[in-house]
Amino acid sequence: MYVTISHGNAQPFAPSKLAARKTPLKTLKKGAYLYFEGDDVTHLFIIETGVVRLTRVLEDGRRQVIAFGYPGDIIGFPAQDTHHTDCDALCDTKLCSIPRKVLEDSSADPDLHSVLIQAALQEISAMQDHFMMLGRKSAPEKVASFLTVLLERIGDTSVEPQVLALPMSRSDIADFLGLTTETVCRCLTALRKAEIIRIDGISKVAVLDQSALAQRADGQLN
Amino acid sequence: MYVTISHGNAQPFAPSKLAARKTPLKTLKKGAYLYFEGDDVTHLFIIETGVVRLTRVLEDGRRQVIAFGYPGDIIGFPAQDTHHTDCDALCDTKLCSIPRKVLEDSSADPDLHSVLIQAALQEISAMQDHFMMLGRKSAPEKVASFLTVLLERIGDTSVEPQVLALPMSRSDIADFLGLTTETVCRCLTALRKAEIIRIDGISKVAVLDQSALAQRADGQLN
DNA sequence: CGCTCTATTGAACCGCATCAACGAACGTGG
DNA sequence: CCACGTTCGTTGATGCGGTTCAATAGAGCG
Repeated sequence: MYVTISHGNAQPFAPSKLAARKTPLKTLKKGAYLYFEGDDVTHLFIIETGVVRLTRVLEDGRRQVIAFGYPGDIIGFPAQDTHHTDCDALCDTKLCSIPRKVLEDSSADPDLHSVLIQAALQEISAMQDHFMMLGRKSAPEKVASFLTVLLERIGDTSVEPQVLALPMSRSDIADFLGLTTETVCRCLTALRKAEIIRIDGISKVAVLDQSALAQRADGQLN
Repeated sequence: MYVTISHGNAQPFAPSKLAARKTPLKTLKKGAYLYFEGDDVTHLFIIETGVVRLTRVLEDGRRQVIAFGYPGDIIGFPAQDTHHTDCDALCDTKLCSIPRKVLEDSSADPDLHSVLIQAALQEISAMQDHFMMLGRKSAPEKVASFLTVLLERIGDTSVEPQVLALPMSRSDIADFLGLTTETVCRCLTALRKAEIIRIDGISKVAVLDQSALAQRADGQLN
């Protein structure tokens, strides 16, 4: 599942199930591209480790980050045979590649086919949540939502306070939320000053008060 | 395909193919609901005639129109067994219902199964386009984009100028684009004053200059 | 015909973008 | 290893686009 403002009861797809099939494992260095907008879709990919970024740009340079892909996420669903986003790695990343025909021809590998369909449906649902965030939430709500979703998705519940790694830059977050880097910074600073988060260097955030964060994500205060 | 800012080479799915199967035809009066958020998903639906509206609301009443469904569109894709939007009819509407299991069990009806998967993939692609619009376009660009997409989707190319029916209210358009009704009005008025459109009553717009409209949709001039 | 709801237009405000300056982190070459 | 340059992050000041509030006009319906 992609990083969006979903309500959390989704599970990543067991990598083991795929590892057992010995699907080819692909490695992507930080900054390397997996595909570009317009490329033919030959494979789908399941992320094993690392984080990727899916982006789309307008001619005038405006950019939208469509999604961040985390381990367990399936990326590269085709429409009309070509990729409609660019995809690159935010850190070193390993992926399993799955021939596209598995998605479209259920007889090739019925179990995997069914997993892919479930992933696509999850994706639609998650994107619907993201619409609400992009269209109807304020900047502070967006940033709080982003951290909340990330926490649900990759938070480590065994430690307190929970620490989030942010492999993406501030401008990636901004382009994901429809904001500017300055606004993202200011919203993070506000959360820090309210002692809801602690900022441990550029790419690490500790969540000190998860329920306060969740409240701000839904606009229940400020 | 849903009404989003896609780049137009998608085709609706031939209703004939389904009519031939004599799938049950359901009728929905204007204003009637097809399902609510939280309902169990038992069927998917293909729209034969009419227009439906998919919406989601926050507790505080903020609303996002996720999509408008036009003839040929397939709606009701499940994630985790329940609907995540409300769906109601903007005018009298007829739909074919398809048992959900056709989507998930390819053996029941392989051809239809494959049609549904293609529809879901289209949907993902169209939603990605919509992200760019919600996150990165100005109000005038959003309104121009909306009209442009509607024109590609349902425009009647046999008449000149092309006339668009708008069965949805201004606030539906606003909630689809992440704006207010006032802003939608002002943007429409601006297009009218620029003689790009003509407003023929509340629910009809004639597009006088399609290329000027397309340019504004991409921000190439005011 | 009158009531209600939606659309339109105007005026004022505000949230976020923009512009600008500074600081921190990082990589490179000496 | 340090000096330097470059990129990224943070903070402040200002402006503007779109919201909010308010009033009027128009459409739909009993």
